[in-house]
Amino acid sequence: MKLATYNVNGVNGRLNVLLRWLDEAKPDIVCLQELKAPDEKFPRREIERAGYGAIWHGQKSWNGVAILARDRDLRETRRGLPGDPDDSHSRYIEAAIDGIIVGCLYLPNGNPAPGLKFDYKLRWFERLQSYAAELFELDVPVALVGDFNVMPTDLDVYAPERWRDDALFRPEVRAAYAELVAMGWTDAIRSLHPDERIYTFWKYFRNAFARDAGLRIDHFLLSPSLRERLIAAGVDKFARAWGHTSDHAPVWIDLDDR
DNA sequence: ATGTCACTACAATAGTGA
Repeated sequence: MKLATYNVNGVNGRLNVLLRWLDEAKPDIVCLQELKAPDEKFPRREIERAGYGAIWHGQKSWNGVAILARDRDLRETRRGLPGDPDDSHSRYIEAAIDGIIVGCLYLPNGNPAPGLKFDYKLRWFERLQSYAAELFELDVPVALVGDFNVMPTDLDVYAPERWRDDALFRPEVRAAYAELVAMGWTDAIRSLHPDERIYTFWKYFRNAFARDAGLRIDHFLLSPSLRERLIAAGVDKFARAWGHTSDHAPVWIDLDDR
């Protein structure tokens, strides 16, 4: 079973890119981030025509997350991360699919740092840690998937020194990610490719993709029982090379069918 | 500091978030 994540950077503006990638990559489950569309403008018909059922949590202009599934029941188990009833951003949606809990998340960017946005990012990360601990206790297969907006280590940044003060790489944020992983989660991509430079995002600026000046910020965290089923992982860089494409590439893992 | 996108609105350019 192929589980993928894709920050589409506008689900309507990039609809052709998304549909082309679905057709070529044929993932079974997809977590989408940055829909940048309210619920009523989610392109449900086009996605259904491509063979996918979907749940989504949209918002005007910014954020927005969705989960797609092909030939599988998709039962929504949560929308919105617990811990702050005043949080109005659409950044978390979760479903039970094929006996797996899939949590699709879009962690705040947090720039500029320091500042209110960075504080919000750290608070959001704390809430994610608390909720992830709850999920972990359930002892069921769980995948926390999406755009975490954090590069875990120097190996995940083309030029670490230039990113030290950025909200995606500051020590507090890397520490929060490390604490989360240390609860017992497995960073799927890194576990299969411990020494490889793997990027999932390249800025639009300065020809970053052609120079491979990238960042690894889209991640899969697997609970212990899912980790055992992990077969392969990769980045669909070919989709980042297309015209009018997202600044992220789709990322995927292959899980043994049970 | 720069660069490039998408989306939005007291809309045909300027803001904003990334």
